[in-house]
Amino acid sequence: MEGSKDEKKAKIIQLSIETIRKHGIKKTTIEDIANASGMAPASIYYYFSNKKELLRAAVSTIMNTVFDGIEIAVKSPCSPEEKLISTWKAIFLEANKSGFFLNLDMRVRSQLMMIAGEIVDEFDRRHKALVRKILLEGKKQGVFHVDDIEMTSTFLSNGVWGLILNTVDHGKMELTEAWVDELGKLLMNGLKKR
Amino acid sequence: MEGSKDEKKAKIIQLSIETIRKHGIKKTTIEDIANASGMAPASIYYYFSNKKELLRAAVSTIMNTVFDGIEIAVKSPCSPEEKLISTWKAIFLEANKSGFFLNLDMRVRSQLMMIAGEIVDEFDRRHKALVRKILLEGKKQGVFHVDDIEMTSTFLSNGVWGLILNTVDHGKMELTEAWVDELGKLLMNGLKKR
Amino acid sequence: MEGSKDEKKAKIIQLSIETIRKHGIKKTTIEDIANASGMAPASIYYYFSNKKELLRAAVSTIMNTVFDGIEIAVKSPCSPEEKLISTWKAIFLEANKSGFFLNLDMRVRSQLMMIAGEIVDEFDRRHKALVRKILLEGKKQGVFHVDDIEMTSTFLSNGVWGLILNTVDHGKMELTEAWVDELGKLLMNGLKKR
Amino acid sequence: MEGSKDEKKAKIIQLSIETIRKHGIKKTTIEDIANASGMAPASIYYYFSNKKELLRAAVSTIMNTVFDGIEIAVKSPCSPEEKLISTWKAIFLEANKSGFFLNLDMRVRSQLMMIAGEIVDEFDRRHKALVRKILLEGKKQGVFHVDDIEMTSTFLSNGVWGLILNTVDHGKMELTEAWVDELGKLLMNGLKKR
DNA sequence: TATGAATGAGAGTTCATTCAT
DNA sequence: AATGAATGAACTCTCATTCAT
Repeated sequence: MEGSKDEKKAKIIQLSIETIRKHGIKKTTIEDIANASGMAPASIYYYFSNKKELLRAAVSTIMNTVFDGIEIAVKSPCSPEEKLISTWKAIFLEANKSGFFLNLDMRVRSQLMMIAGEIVDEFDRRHKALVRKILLEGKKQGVFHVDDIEMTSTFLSNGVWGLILNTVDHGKMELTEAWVDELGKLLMNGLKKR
Repeated sequence: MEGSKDEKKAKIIQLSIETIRKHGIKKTTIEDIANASGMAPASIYYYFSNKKELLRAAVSTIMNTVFDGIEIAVKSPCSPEEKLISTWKAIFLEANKSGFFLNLDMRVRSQLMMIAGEIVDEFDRRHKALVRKILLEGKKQGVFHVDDIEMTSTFLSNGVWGLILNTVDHGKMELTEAWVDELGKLLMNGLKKR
Repeated sequence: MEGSKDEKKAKIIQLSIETIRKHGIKKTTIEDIANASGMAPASIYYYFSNKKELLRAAVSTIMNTVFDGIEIAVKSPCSPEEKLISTWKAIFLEANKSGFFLNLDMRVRSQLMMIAGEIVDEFDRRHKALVRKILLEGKKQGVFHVDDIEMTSTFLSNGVWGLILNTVDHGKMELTEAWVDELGKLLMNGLKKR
Repeated sequence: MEGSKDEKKAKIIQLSIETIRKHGIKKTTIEDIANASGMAPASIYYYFSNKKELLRAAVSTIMNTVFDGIEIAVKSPCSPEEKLISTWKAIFLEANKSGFFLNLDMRVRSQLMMIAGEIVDEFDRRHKALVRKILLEGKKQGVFHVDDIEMTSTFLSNGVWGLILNTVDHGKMELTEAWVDELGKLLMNGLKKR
């Protein structure tokens, strides 16, 4: 009753993410997650065979949710410039919408990488591929001036990801759309032909 | 004879950093550090009163070394543009020189923040202050176009730090001066007046 | 089935006290207690969050058991003299009955005070209050000659406690009711009007 | 220079005792004692082959000092009653004079017993022998009424020792000569013929 | 004589994990 | 499907003790 096994798993994953966001991965124990789920620690093992598997599931969920948002944003019919900015906005807007990820700062992200490096890497690869596609599109249209496509797409996917998170991380700047717009302007200027 | 206590401490710090770089902070035990130092675990406590103190000393050492390099670079007589790029170069060049810090990626940096947040924050504060000064100088000279000094200096200090580390972190890009030059060009374009 | 958690806790407490009696507090390790309980050291932490808590629980148990015995003895309808002696008898008779406390000598008591001073102090305060009440009763009835109620009740509660334990402590004297009677006679003579 | 080895040993012993009085035996480390002596921990081992030997030397010193005081007091020409009270007074007066032992409460004494039980026992045996002698003297003179010499001398030596220390221990009563006089009166009454 | 430096042997504690029920 | 209870392995830290100098 009260939901299938998969639904329960999803619930545990979500609660895990919330717990991790609050206390960081290192300090999040199976007991913490169990408490949040209103279960006994041992019960978690009915759904996940060990802690690593649970955490990997959590990371995967986060990344997929975020990436879905990005893809939707990019598919809309607009200029390469707008698409690029959408990429960055989507990261946070989707995150907000899903309830995940907001405040999932550099710190947590880094910890997750140790547990689920391939998942994060896979996300980055897909993200970068999208950005590369946009850059090429902009170059073909003559709006972007790009020497080294490879390097630039790395900057604008993984790099900007780092830039945003590290800035937000320091808590000195409220995360707003306006903020992302400013960042976009700065980088767009750099990309645009003169 | 073989060196004073302080020299030994410095050696342990350096070996700690190397060990941390290899295995991450959480998995770096006093025993690991002791092994790397060719000592018994208990002996580490002769030099540092506990693990936290050792790690904080490590962070402090890293940050000071890096900042010293940055300050020297910035003091040289050159244009604001060059100074800004020097800032970023110095982070890595100095790091290389000192043997610390190369590959001290986002992952480790983030973990360290949990242990020595104030030290990292202090570093960021000083770094940002330097960048702000350079930006103002460039604005006065009419070479930079900056709307929001506060936001932009945050981008260009903490943010670029995140950008660089997160890019390097992924190990898909060799860290070279050429690389930093490219990054500089991109951002400079964004800052310059048209 | 085999008993509730609280019963198991009580069992561990009792075994701890026995272990402490044999080896002293300093030398009683969690491992010793675990061994006595037929458990792994880590399992003790399922019942008590740390060693101090376990020891405090032990002290509390001892003191409550003893005090209950004293109170019952004192409530019986008899002369102040008899009540006073009952006080001292109860300490040991109750202790014997409960299985705790026999041979819980000065040595252990003192060590416990460092860990659970307030508990022991609270016991002494209550004990002294009882004695003071008996002394006043005896004075009113004209059987006791007491100049300084405060000092005398201190002697006859905490002091006699020390006297008894320190004598027993030396192991040169078997603890018997006859022994307590003798002690009572000596002190009664001192108190009585001539 | 600056004193023979034995003088230095005596100095270390004295400083040890002071350190123990302040922090208790359990928490007094060789390092603490070394610090108090202005030496390195390793240097202590030039004078004492291990910690236990040092502590035993300390206990021995304390006990001898105290006992010397008692013997002198008892040798003075006076009544058995006065001698008995002198016994108790001497414990503290001598202790005051020597700088040792004041505040060397039940707690510390008990700890010491674990390390140097025979020394304390030897002290108690001699103390008790003295008391027994005084009791016999008083009985012969017809001033004391004693049924069981053995039991009574145990009470009045070890027991009163416990009584005094345990009362003082609680810190609720200032240790004064008047205090010891009161105690004496109470017990004397109990001993005296009616 | 004195000590800086090192260490082994343990202590308390945490936590992912197991298993009978 | 759930869990109370138990545990091994690992970790940080303490301290008496040693030894080359």
